[in-house]
Amino acid sequence: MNAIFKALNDETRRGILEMLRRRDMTAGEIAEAFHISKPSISHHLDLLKRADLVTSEKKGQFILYSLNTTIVDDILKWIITLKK
Amino acid sequence: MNAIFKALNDETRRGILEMLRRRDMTAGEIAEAFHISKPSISHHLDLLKRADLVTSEKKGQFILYSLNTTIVDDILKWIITLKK
DNA sequence: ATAATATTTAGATATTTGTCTAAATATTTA
DNA sequence: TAAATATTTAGACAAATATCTAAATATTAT
Repeated sequence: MNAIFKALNDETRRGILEMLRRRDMTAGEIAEAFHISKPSISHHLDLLKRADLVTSEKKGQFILYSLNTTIVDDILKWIITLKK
Repeated sequence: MNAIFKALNDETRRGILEMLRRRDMTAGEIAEAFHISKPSISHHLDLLKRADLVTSEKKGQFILYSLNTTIVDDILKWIITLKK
């Protein structure tokens, strides 16, 4: 849970998740959407991956990132416990 | 949304929310549950309050803290958009 | 009024974090 | 094989954060 909330505690990373919700994207495509250097985006993607919020798959010279909805369910579960 | 995820990005603060889910508690009672100084707990409570995740009410010389479930709903909504 | 209790505010410090540039790695194309 | 493209790794640095102790504020009890 720690890695998940750490990953969510950043506007850029939440933006990345919202984009990946629509379609899988390469690291480069994601970087273009933000006014931040590619190494910084790479770092954000690394944090999201460590939290298991995204997965990555090598496609030739590109790396395709996807949202991992399984983990999203785990967050939902935790939040819902607060309501019970 | 920023203040909310910032507030949730800490084990101690999440623990506080889980306790307040069961019953309202004074700052002192909350502090006793953690091996952290009272000023530190006070700081955590302040962050939770800024995120509107808890409310506080003065009861004599005590301050009673409560969970604000309205905001919990807002988090839920954001998480759920990731699944759509 | 004074002392005791509950909590916060102030100020300091070590750690974590987000960002950058430069360099390294991996893949594709000419 | 050499050049171009995509991405990450490494190293540096400023800003944010969690924690502490000491002091301040507010309330209750003697």
